[in-house]
Amino acid sequence: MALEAAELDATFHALSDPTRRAILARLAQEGDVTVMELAEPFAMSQPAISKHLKVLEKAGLVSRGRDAQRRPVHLEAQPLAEVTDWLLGYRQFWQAQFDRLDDVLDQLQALEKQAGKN
Amino acid sequence: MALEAAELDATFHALSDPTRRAILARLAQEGDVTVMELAEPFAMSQPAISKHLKVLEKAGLVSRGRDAQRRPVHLEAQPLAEVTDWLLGYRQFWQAQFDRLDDVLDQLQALEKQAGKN
DNA sequence: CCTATAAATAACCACTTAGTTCTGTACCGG
DNA sequence: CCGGTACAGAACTAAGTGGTTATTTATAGG
Repeated sequence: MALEAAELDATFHALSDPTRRAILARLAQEGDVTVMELAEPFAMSQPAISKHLKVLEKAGLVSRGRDAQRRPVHLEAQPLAEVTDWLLGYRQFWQAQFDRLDDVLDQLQALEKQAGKN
Repeated sequence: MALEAAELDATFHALSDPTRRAILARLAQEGDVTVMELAEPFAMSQPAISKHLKVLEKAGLVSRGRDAQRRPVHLEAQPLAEVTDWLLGYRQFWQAQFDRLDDVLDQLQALEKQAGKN
C-alpha cells in the first residue's frame, strides 16, 4: 500500500504507450485474453506483444494464467487505483485553476453584455 | 479536449519520472519557481533540470514565464485532469475487483469464526 | 561598456526501449 | 511419438532517455 516512487514509475511508464493502453482497454471489456488473440489486431509481431505484456506485468497491471499452452492475460486494476489516488492529490489544484478560468469567462461574458449595451 | 493518444503518451511519460513528479509537487505547494531554485534540492545539474522541464512543457504540465533573466515555471494542471479522467474510466473495474476481495475476506472471517467454535 | 547571473543549447555518453527475426520450449492431439 | 500450436527467449538494430560538461544567449546593474 506504500505508493512508492518505483511503483509510480513503473505504472506511469506502462501507461505511456498506446499499444499497452489498448491492451488494458481490451482486457477491461473482454476479460482474459490469450497472447495470440491480443496480438491479432495489432500490426505487430507476437514477441513484441509479449514484451509489452512483460512491462505491464512488472507494473502489476496484468497477471498471467495457465491454460494448456496458452497464458491468458488478466487485468489487475489495483495499480490504476493507486496512480489515480496520486493524481487526485492534485485535484484541488486543477479545480482552482478551472474556477479561475470560470471567473475569467464570467468577466468576459459580463464585458460582452456591457459592450452590447453601447 | 480530444484526449488524444499522443497527449496521454506525453503526460504519462512525463509523470513516469520521480524527479519530474517532485518538480510538480514543489510547484503545487510553492507556486512559480525559477530553474535555479528548482535545481538546488536535486543532486543534478541545471541543464538536467532544464531537460526535465522541457519534457513537462511538451506534455503541457508546466508553462514558462519571463522575469528578467529568470524563466519562472508555472504548473498547468489541466493535463492531470485529463489523465485522471482517463483513469477513472477504469474505476468501475477496480471497484469490482475490490468488492470481490471484500467478499473473500468476509468469507475468510466467517470460516475463522466457524473454526473458533470447534 | 563590462561583468555577473539565469537559463538554454550543443555535443557527448551509457543505458533503455520498441521493434524485428530466428530459435527454443512446453503442451495438446491424432 | 510426432506434428502443430502458443508462447518465451536471444540477438540484433534504430531511436529515445537521462545524465554530464562546456558554450552561448539574454538580461540586469555598477
